[in-house]
Amino acid sequence: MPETIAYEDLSEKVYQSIKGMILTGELLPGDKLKQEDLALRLGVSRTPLASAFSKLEKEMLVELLPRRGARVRALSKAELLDLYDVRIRLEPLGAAETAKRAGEAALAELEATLAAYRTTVSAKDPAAIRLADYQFHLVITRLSGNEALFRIVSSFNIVFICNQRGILKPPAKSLAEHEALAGAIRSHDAELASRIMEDHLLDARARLAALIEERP
Amino acid sequence: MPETIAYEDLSEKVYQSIKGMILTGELLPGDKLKQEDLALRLGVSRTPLASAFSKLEKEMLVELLPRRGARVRALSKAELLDLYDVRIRLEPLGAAETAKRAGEAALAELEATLAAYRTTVSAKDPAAIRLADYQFHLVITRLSGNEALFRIVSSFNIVFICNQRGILKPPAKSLAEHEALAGAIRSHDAELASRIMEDHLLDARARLAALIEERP
DNA sequence: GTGCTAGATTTTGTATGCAAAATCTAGCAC
DNA sequence: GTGCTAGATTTTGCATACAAAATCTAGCAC
Repeated sequence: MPETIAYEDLSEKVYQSIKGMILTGELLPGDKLKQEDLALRLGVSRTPLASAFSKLEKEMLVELLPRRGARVRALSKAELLDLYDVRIRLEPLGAAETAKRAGEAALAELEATLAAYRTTVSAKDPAAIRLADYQFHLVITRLSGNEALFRIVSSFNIVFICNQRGILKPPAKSLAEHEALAGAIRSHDAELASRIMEDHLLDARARLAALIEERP
Repeated sequence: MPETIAYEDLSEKVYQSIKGMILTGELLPGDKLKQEDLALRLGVSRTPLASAFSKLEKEMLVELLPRRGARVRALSKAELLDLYDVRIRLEPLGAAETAKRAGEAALAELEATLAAYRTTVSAKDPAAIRLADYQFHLVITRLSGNEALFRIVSSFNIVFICNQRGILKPPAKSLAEHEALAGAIRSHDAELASRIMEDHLLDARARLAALIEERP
């Protein structure tokens, strides 16, 4: 038997690269993804790009127009709010499950992620805060042990996409909520963890809705 | 400008074909998906298969082992229950939104889908019932107007996958619940529609859990 | 200047070819 | 019989090639 080492496809690497470019803003909504250019830039042929584009399309990051090419998908305000509605349903489930089952290792990981978030907040670096927030939410979802839930939440980049349009909440408030959430998980209070997560997200959604109201 | 007609990729057709084979049971969990065989069978080359496999992997329908090929994914009992937990969170949201916004056309479509379900139940054809149930749930989710929600629910085949392991509920009971749900939507009672959907799914999940208990 | 058309250019989608990896098979030792 | 090894066979992943579609460009009419 060959090594069971996780060999990585070129299409997977390409997918990761393009995803990174979109998430960091190097590629902006509406940008055309030319196969030849990207292939050259990433040092591969056009073949693995097809699979990468398919994956990104499933994640709503890219729009595929047959025979017309691929472009970075732009999410409307309404779509962002819809994504928040989904997030509000799914992440509290993750928080509750994590609170129920988190062991020593899980709590340590949660603590480390929270500490990283604290650091970025005191450093006042918006991009870093956004990334750390993304990771905190994703860690809680992953620690739930519900693989389908984690795949959905991370695949659809729900957390990151929802945060794309600027910071919507004062970091101090967000940090306090994260601290309370981590506390609820530490004391294995699933009900409380779920409620804190829900309130945390409902508040964020309301702020986004208000923002849209004032400049639609 | 060329026609804006929705041209379909070969990779999209191939994806649909393979998905159909999996959903109908023509391809069973664990089956190896050999590129050469499938390509020959579908009358295409191996190139569009790569993209199709990537899409199916994102939907948790196939497992991709780099350099080792693709196989139809087998979902464990625990994963099925996890999927139900996700479903229980998402579909009530769809039901509530649909109840809020459904107009004449939407209600007519819902009615038609429900009528089709009624027919299959009286015909006592399990496969047809399963398909009609799948469509009823999907229609409600789609009519919510939340595209992200619909994409997630349909992409992950949540409804169909959850039903793969036999019929879990007496059709008469399920039909009664569907009727009540349609009624709540017709009277635009979002709260009631959400609750009925949740109960409907909680009951199904409990039956699945019990089934797993007795033969794990 | 605008609007249209035809040809050239670019870009995409797919089939094919090839090298590397995985799997199968046969032979041998025990 | 089992377990191991080496070579043959199959299968995968990627680059390349090519045809068809889309886009760009130049010329011309007005």
